[in-house]
Amino acid sequence: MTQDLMSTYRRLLASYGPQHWWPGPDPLEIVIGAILTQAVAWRNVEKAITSLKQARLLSLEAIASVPTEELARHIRPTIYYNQKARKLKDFSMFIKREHQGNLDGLLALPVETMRRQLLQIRGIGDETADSIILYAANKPSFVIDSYTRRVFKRLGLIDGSEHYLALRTLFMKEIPRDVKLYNEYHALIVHHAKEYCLLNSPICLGCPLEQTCPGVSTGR
DNA sequence: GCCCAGGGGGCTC
DNA sequence: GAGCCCCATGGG
Repeated sequence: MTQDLMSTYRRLLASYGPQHWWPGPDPLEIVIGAILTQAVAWRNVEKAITSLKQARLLSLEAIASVPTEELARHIRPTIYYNQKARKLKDFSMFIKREHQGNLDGLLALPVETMRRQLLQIRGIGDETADSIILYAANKPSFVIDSYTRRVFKRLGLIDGSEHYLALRTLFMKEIPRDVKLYNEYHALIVHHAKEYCLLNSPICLGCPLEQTCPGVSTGR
C-alpha cells in the first residue's frame, strides 16, 4: 500500500506539477478560507476574502465585534453565509477564550492536541480541522475530502465507505509525515479529480493514472 | 433550467 | 452508526 500511495503521488506530480495551494502568508486568512470553502468553489471564497479585507474585517477582534448580519453580507458568495458568519464568530470567540485572542497559541500546539481543540469548535469538522493544521499551522495532517475518496476508490485502493478518521490514519501511516508532501498531495488529488474523476462520469479518457484506474477500461 | 462547488450540524430511526 | 435534510450563491 505504501508503494501504491507514494507511486500514485509521484505520477500525479509528474503529470500536473506543483499546485501551489494556499500560499498566503497570513494564517488567519487561511483559517477563514478553510471555513468559507466548505462545500464551495475556491473562487467564491476569494471574493468573500476580498470583501472582508476591504471592510477591514480580517482580524479576530473585528470578527468578534462586528454584527453577525454585517459579517454575513461580506461572505454571501460562499453560499451558506449566515451559518458561516456564525462559524467565524464562534472561532474568534474560542481563540479569545482559550488562547487570549492569540491564534498562534492554537497553531503552536502539537498536531493531535490542536486537532482536538479545533473539533470542539462548532462549525469545524474533520476536514476543516485538518486543512487548518496543514495549511495554517504548517504541520502534517492529511486532509481527506470527497475527491480523495473518489480518486482512491476508482484506483481500487480503498472501499470508499471508510470513516474519515480511518482514512486519515491510513494515509498518515503510509505517507511520510511531511508538510509539503501532504500539502502537494491533497492539491494534486483535487486537481486530478476535477480533470478526470468527474462525479457522474466514470470514464476518464486520457487519465494519467489509466494503467491502474479502472474507470478507463471498464467504463464503469 | 440545471448542476454542482476544496462540509458540518442536527435530527431520526 | 447510517441516512436524511438544512444551509441558500453564482458560474458554466
